[in-house]
Amino acid sequence: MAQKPSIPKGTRDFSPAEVAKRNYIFGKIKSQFKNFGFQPIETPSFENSDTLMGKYGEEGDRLIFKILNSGDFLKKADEKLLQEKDSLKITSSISEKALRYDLTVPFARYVVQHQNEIDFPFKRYQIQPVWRADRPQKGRFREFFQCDADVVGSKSLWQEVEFVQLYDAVFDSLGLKGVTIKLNNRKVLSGFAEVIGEQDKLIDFTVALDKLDKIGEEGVKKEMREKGIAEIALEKIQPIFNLQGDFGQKIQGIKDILATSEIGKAGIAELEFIEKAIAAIPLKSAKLELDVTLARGLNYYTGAIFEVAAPEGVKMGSIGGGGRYDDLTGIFGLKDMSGVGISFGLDRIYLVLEELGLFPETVTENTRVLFINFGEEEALYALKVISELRRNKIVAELYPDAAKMNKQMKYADKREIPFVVLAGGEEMQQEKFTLKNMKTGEQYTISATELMEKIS
RNA sequence: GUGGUUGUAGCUCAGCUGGUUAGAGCGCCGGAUUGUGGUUCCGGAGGUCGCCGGUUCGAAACCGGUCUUCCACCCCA
Repeated sequence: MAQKPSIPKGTRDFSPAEVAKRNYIFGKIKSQFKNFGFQPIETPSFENSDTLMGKYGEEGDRLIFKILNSGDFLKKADEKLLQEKDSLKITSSISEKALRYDLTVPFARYVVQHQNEIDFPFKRYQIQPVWRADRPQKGRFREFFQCDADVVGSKSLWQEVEFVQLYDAVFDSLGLKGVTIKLNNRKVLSGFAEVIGEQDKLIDFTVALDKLDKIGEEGVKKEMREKGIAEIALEKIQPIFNLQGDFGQKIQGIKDILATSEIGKAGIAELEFIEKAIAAIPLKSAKLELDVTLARGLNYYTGAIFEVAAPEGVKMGSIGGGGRYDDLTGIFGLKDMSGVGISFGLDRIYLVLEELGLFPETVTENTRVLFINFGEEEALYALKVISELRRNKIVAELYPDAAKMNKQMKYADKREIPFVVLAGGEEMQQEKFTLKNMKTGEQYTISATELMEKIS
């Protein structure tokens, strides 16, 4: 056998069954997006490098796939950097395009570029693949789909409320009950940093805090100390390690800590607004939870931060995330354009639905009826009815070769086609068809009209 | 990017401290059954053991490199 071909690390092929299941999820998400009034846009797979570089932090730049310039790219490369073999610096002189890393930054670019054609507030959704040069793990790929819904041009907190409802609506329609929508607010995190006098270490502080559920209280404190956060500061924020109870009780717990912080109090007010609205219009099956350790997400979040966790017992990273960013388009020169949005991780949702057996059986059903091929005349006889069936939206097909019956039947069985029609010389004379139900084994010889009724 | 792990038939895997022609189950193909699949029985095909190099009289096994898989870190959907 020749050397088997392969695909790059972290990419996947999808079989017909997998595509059917993925389309099922896409369909549910898309239909809720539309239901909430979002409109679709699409952007190119690759952008100019300077649109993407520097927008995701140092770590992000490393994970962006760069596209080599076409032609003799070494000729135009910086001679000195080439000599020095400085990969980091040479990149910009041999690559000026890169694959998109997420959908949010390209969206910001889109908004700025088309600002005069857009009616604000602009609600858009976008379902496209993104690429990251990450090391693959379970539920982590180098090519994967994001399903984003964002609103730009409104600071209203009702948007946040709607996004919580949107998450709930999507997961409910997928039959995925018991997901937890975790909510936090950047202003609360800033408040913590302010109260302990470590504003300049906000990022280090939040990154460490975010790991609470993973490395525990002591682990977090250890990391904070390593980052130079004072012992007395740790004492001050001690209560956030002991928060318990429901949303309201947790809010009470942080109110005391943030009493002296204006920004912290603003954050609390936002959280309370959202909670109150959701309490008034209950969610169908998701839980809304305050999680002050939630700091995930990109540096540009300024208000609400969302993350969705799979139901308890399912080992999977977050299946969605999002937040408010007051100045995303600022980096492209458009000021005062607040945005808020959420993202669904299609590939991870797929894995969760698969694990819990939540895909409806009908998702993968393809052909409804297969006609056995007995020869030229019989095939023509069959094809006439097949055309009629297709006009009635019944998926029907003829086995292409007059192969042995055994082979044709096996084929139908393997593909789990529920009905088979046998029409040979005898049936042709009577202008009838023998219909076999593959599940029960029953079969009848009936007319074309009856056939249509039986299998529709 | 750092550390670890995995790779043997189409699939899931066995293969002892290195020892002749590398096995199983499932699947595939053919037959029993030329108008009846899913069960059964009989027969058959299919592998330069991920790839490259090294050690050895001898390598699927040991060593190095590389690619791939999964895991932890980093980060994240």
